Amino acid sequence: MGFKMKSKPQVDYVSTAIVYPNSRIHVGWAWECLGADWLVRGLKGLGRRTFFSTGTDEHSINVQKAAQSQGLSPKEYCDRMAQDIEKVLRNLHISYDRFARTSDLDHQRVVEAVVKKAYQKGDIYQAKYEGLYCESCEAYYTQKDLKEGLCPSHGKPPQWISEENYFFRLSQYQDRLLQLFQDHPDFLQPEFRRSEVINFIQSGLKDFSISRSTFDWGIPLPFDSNHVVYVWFDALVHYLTAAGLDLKLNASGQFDSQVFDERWPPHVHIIGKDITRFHCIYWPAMLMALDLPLPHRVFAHGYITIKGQKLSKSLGNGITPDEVTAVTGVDPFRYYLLAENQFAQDGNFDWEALIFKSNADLANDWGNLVNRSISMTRKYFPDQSLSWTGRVTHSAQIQASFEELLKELAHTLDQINPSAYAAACCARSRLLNLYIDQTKPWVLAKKGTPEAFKELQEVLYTLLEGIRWLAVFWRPILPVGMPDVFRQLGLDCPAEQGAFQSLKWGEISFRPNEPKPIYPRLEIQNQESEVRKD
RNA sequence: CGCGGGGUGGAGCAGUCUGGUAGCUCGUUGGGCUCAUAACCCAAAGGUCGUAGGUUCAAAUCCUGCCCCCGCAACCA
Repeated sequence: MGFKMKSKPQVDYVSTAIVYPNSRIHVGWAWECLGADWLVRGLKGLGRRTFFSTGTDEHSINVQKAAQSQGLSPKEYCDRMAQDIEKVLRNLHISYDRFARTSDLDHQRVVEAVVKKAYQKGDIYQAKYEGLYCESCEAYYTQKDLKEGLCPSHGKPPQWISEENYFFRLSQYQDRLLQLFQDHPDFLQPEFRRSEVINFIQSGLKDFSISRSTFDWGIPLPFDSNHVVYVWFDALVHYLTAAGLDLKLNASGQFDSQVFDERWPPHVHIIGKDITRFHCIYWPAMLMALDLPLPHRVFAHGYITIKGQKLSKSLGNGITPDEVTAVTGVDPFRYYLLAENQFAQDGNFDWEALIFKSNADLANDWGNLVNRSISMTRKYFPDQSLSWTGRVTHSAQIQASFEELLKELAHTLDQINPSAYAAACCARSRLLNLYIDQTKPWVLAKKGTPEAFKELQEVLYTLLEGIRWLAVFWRPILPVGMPDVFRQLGLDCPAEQGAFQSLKWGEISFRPNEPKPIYPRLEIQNQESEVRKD
């Protein structure tokens, strides 16, 4: 015994990390949210019920300071920031179900309950914490961290201070954590990060501090109101809140206590690689302490860099998603980040690459395919709707390729590999373009014989049916443009739930509407390549 | 000896775990087509897979040394 790994719950819970609301959100966090959004929409397509949470981590000293500097209370300040962040997410069509804020009331109740439980169990204890502290960094250093006795980032002498803190007995969980990684090798993905974490565990785990008494913007400890809960038992615990643990705790009959059980444990936590340690060591240990099942997976994605440099406030290259989508539109931005970059590794943001990629794959291959196919259908079949009439050409290969595509996509969703997903779809755009060239519908139309007419009908039907399937598959990445494709095809946009699996080749007739380019070609403008300075 | 990632035709990447003719997209050059968003299709040029050695019938792939770039180093995706 030691920890629980429950089998799949009924709902696939996917989370992003929650973000500090003390600055505008940048492309890197948008990437994480887009990855999660793609995954959730894809799982829905496969017929899975899903739950998707994101949110803000508000109880930080930096947030308190930022609020002060604007003459606002922390809560007021966070309300404003959270609103802005949600606006950005909505603009990107991130389909989250819960925007969890650590200042939410249900979260406060969950944190109190959880901390109390760990305390009663003896996993939380009080101790004096002493060490060399740099006030500028707000961080403790050990002797070997220091450069010639000075703080490595500020060059100031640190002070020896001691404070009373509450600690979580992480050290007690060392063996069980090692066991976890041994028994469940896919707990952490990508695989290459695993050894990093295992090494760290083996090097010896220290108990960590879970409270602060030096500031008061936070959730008070239920057994010592002089302290507020600090970072981990606040931020990480929000996953429990988002999943609905509060409803379960309040199981007075009025609440649906099933909600939490349906969602927990999570299908996957999607995080940035920098917080791998906390999600793979602290968090499982905390859940073990709370006797709760562990998440099935943690997926640590890479960083987005600009020209090879890390995004950061100090470098002033924290370009925001809104600045990009205002120029390119939402789908090209989503497509570029998800398709051009490897989610598991560091990625790049580059205006020119975005424009090239969007033009090549969305405007030329895919958008133009839709346009030319619909246009031909309207031209050659102006007065009747187009139905499936059987085979003359090699359309069976096309159909087979699309049926194969569904399997490929399911695999990429399982692997959390959005770029492979996009590549598989792209390959089918090209396949259909090639099919047009090989069958030459315009030649068939000129012949005017009954045989040619039948062949033409088959070719065009195959094209529109392929486009319909692709529009369904593209939607997790391109949620803005695909409903428009359905409109142009003369169809209602289907619900996302179960959409992949309910596709049947040849089941419908088409009467397409006037075609209009979905993704116009983007032009490069000089100023855009300049990175905006904050 | 802190930990990890990366180094593959002009650019961006896949392939490395499970050795066996070096692949994709973009770009370049030439050709084809006319339904289409000057879009689409075909062909060609272009790489001694960072480097030195080792294992093997055979190495981008396994082993060893070295060089270069980039992150992280216990609260900034």
